[in-house]
Amino acid sequence: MTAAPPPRHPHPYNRSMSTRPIRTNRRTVYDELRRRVIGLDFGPGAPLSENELAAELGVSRTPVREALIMLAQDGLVQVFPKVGSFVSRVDAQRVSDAQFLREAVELASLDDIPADPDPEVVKELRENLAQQELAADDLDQFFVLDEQFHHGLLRLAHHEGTWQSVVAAKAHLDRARRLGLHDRSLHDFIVQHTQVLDALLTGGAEEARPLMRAHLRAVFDDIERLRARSPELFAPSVGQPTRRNIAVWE
Amino acid sequence: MTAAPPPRHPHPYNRSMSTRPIRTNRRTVYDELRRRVIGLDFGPGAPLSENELAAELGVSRTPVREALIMLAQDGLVQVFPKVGSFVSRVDAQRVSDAQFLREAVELASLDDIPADPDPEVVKELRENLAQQELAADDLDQFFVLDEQFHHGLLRLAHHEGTWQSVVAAKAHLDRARRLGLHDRSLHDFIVQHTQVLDALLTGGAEEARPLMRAHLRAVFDDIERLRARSPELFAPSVGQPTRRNIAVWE
DNA sequence: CTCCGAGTGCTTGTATACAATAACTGTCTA
DNA sequence: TAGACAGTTATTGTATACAAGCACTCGGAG
Repeated sequence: MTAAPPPRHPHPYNRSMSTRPIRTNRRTVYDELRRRVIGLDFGPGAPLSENELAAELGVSRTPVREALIMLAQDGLVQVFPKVGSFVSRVDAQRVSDAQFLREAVELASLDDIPADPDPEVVKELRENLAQQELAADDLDQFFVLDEQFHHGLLRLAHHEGTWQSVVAAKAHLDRARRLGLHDRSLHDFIVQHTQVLDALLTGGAEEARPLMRAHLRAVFDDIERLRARSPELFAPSVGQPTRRNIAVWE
Repeated sequence: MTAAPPPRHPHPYNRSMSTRPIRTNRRTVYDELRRRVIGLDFGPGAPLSENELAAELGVSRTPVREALIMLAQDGLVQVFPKVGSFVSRVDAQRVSDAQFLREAVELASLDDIPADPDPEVVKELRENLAQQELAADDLDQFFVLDEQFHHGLLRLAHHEGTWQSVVAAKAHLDRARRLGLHDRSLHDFIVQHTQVLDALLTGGAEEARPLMRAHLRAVFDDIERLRARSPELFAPSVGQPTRRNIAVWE
């Protein structure tokens, strides 16, 4: 085996307490593209040209390219070398796996929520639910509040670090949901959220777990129903890509 | 709300069945750097210079830089704009979260393993365990086999898609383990692996779950014991970085 | 009509030049 | 001595030029 030397480096992190949340163009482009992919502004399978995006966003290829690499790691974009980049298909297996991971993590986290949860976070969750009622017609805003709600539950369990994985999985679920959620009422989901929180605060994890499971399953069932109705939206992402047609108009 | 148009793109993916697993320099550099970070060739907090790495690996800054961006998304590297890139600290909270996610996913997956599991995968798992016995002294090889083993269990549950998240979490756990595993015997872990598989095949998920939980907890306990003994290795990654010293010799 | 092959224009991959900035070093000033 | 301040240098961020490769187009051979 390699010696695996235990190196020690003096002080890579230390003084200068000021937080500097520098916003690079790469980050801005990443956030924007991610929003468009999840919001279906860029549909599954849509071709993404680094040059076009760079021109549209007013930057060079470099930050666009780097943002695409990050999105590819999220599984939201597929890059085919020397061929092209495409928005990932909504793959049924991937959606199923995302659901599985989310369910496993969120249900397990309920067990780690202390009996005396952080009142500050609880207050935020209550306010969040109130806002959900007000935003029951706005799909975009609902998804924002939905993320904050589930994120808050993980914070209660002191497992905020897993949120990154959960939100990555949730991205695939949300994209699938949007494919068929145009006219559906969000009221049921909001009621489920309220039930979960109430059960958690009064009866603890034991009471909340079945309700949370039912809620997550309801989301998944929605997707499964859509898949049964419109299977073409869930085309498997097996095949190889082809370049987009070169032919121009004139 | 935005119209959220459901765009349809003709055929971004279709013909040409030949699989082309093109290996780019970016991918090669990513794999190599990831190996070095997890293998502690690059210790926690070590500075990573894009120029130095490019020179050493014989490529330009571009693939190195893109590989660092990918590693940053994995949480193994932290990039401070205009300051420098550093190997992430082994943060106790992050290790704990990784353990939590891994445990939640792997335990939940046991429930989804069919009573009649894929004999091909089972055969691979058996052979894997035999190899583990032979490699009980080679830490590097053990980690490879360990990954294959846990990956195989997820494949049995038909949740291979979650492996990416699990292996990302496992990376942080393994890095912490290596900090204090130099002389420890791996035999216990191999025995636990065998017990889990045997229990799964004879008694199903019910029998396997407590053994799997005990195994994962044993890994985590190892890390916690190390943290109690050498807390300086787990310095929190709060603070800001400083540039590495410019001073040259002459 | 069919097939084949060169040409062409797009794509991403890589290399490189330059810009912006952070932090250290030394000097100057009080 | 202490502190301010400008200079220096290394760092990453960004832009751009070029390389490599794929897929379509189109013309010609049979």
